[in-house]
Amino acid sequence: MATIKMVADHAGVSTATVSRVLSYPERVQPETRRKVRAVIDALGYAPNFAAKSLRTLRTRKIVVMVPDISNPFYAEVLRGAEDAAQVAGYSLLLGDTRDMPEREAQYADMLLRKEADGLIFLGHRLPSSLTKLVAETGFQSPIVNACDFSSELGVCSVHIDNARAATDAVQLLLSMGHRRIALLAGPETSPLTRERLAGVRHAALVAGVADRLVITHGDYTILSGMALASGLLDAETAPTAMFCFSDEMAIGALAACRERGLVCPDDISIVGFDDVRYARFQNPPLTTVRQPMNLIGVEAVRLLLTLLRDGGKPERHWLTLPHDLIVRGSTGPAPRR
Amino acid sequence: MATIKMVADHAGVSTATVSRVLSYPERVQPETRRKVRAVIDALGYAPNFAAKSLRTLRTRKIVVMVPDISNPFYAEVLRGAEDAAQVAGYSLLLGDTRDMPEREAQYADMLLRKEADGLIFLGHRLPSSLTKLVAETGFQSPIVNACDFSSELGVCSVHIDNARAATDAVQLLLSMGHRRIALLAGPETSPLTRERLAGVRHAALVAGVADRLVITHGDYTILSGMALASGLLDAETAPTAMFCFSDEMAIGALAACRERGLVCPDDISIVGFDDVRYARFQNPPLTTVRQPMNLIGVEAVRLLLTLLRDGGKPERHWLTLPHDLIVRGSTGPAPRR
DNA sequence: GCTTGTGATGTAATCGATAACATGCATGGA
DNA sequence: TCCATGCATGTTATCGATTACATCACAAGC
Repeated sequence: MATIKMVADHAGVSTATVSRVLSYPERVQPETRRKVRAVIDALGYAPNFAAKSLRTLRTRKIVVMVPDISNPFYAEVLRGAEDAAQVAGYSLLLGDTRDMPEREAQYADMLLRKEADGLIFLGHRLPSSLTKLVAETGFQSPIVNACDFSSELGVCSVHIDNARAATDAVQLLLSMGHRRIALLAGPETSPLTRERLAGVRHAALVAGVADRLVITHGDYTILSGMALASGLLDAETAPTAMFCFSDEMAIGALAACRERGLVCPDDISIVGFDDVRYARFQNPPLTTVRQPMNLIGVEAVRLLLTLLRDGGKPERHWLTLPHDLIVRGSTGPAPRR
Repeated sequence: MATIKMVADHAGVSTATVSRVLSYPERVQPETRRKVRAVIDALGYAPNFAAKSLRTLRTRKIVVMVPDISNPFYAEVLRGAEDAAQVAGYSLLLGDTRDMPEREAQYADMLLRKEADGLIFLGHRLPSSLTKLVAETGFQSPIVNACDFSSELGVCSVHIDNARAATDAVQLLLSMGHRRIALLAGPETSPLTRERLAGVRHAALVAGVADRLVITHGDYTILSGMALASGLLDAETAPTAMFCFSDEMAIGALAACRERGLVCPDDISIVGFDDVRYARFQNPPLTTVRQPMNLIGVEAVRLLLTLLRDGGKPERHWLTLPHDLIVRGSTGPAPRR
């Protein structure tokens, strides 16, 4: 494989000149430039990344930690992030953590090894190996949380107003006459879940039905949605509406209803969360709270890049993006009993 | 940030000893080892990746190029790849190409810059910057194709028997009495599409209905499935069955049918391809050809790792994995006309 | 007592680029 | 004519690890 020295020798110049041709072409005589370029092409030379990175102390890489890349919500966020990174000359290191702390730690270490310049994480756990770094540099740390934010983390973050979004969804159900509403929420430990539950309770309190809420916790997957919905439907007093904290869980809930011969939305209304692209292709099409998934990824990268531009202090430590309640066919008036 | 020199100084040893403590602990006196480890912990030292990589000429990174990460088929393959890579101590660089040649070229260049040790690509174009490399090293090149294989590429590959899989699907439809079968195929230029079409034609020829096949080409997305299906359904003689080359297109086709008040499978049968996790949660559940998505990713990484172990010649240049026809509710007997 | 072998550790070259600083040459103004 | 200036290019230290080789101490064998 060609090195800068080989190029320099063949072109009869010094390595510095070759380096300049690539980084600051205007500082090199056109004649020399042409000659060097010709050699570069002939040898198929490409600057060694490790050497460059060692010298400049920058990698132009970003680790993105997601709990599960096969979940289209995360995949969409990732896609937005990839777009924004690509434009800025950065590339992404994929960290599919499967929600396992040891994997999270492993990917977080890439920051310490200077294997990447920054880290974006979707999820609520900040690996402990980074707490030292965060303690020292605070909001200046090259770390951005997306979606599942809690102020205790002490890092920048990009998310929607989860409380408000949940309130919106519950208000829709209330306006349709539903009083017995079940929640298929996320993991109890997640700040995001807590935020949404607060929003739900707020709406329910105002309507005076807070004591009739039934709260269950799942892990956002289709299967957990099916299981939770099955439990709820088989209980003595089944809910007339289910608000699921992910579209995947809503898809599982729909399946559970179908299994029992229940017709959605006549017998039961279902609301999802995220608006992944399969939501509107469910039968009936799923009512859901849309999150701007691509934008979340794009803005997370933008925020991180601001932090990376040395001394770059962002205007704000967090960014709240707009959500949108999309009403489709899976919600309807509460059935009379 | 701590360097190996700082650790060495604090521990009162040489840098070589520190390096040995990390790489070959058994070659260091237990006493010294303990002392060095203590300093490492105290300083939070982690070996600089660029320096290590420059010295060893290995990065333990693999670029994975996919046309669209938000497509769950690719996401699942990626997940399998991530798993296998992680176990072997490798990490993945995400290359979402959006099917754009210039992006493919950009990610392929990472190989030349030694930014990654190997490349896995899903798609059928091998970027031209790599043709030189492939010409020189042939099947030894650290490059593996997944899914969309053509022998002209001259690189290793992992895929299912696409011709056979397509034959299986068409035979199912034929056995149910369908004679007017439409195809929602992939891009014409893709070898994978050609393979599957060959399989389709084979089955149709045997049954004597080859001349009644209607072939359309899409890009695997839901929207293109909808558009193609709409065109077919609005034609004078609509098909009684549609075989889609991706589940996404099948989901779009289902939506197009619903729009027109057609009941699947009574009025029309639909077969997908891939068996992404949304397939069985369609209404009706989708009959489809299952590809072992995770396994494809796992085996692609395994094959690549074999190539990377220097001089490692794999037993075979390609690996054919099993597919499976999953019959669900979206297929039924052909309607009498 | 001397040689040889072995194990623990140190010294220093090396990987391949970048960039600060040095050099040398041409130009222009006094 | 001389010197200051600026431009093109070269020289070399540096980034932070790994590792071949050198060194040293000590034990075993003759």
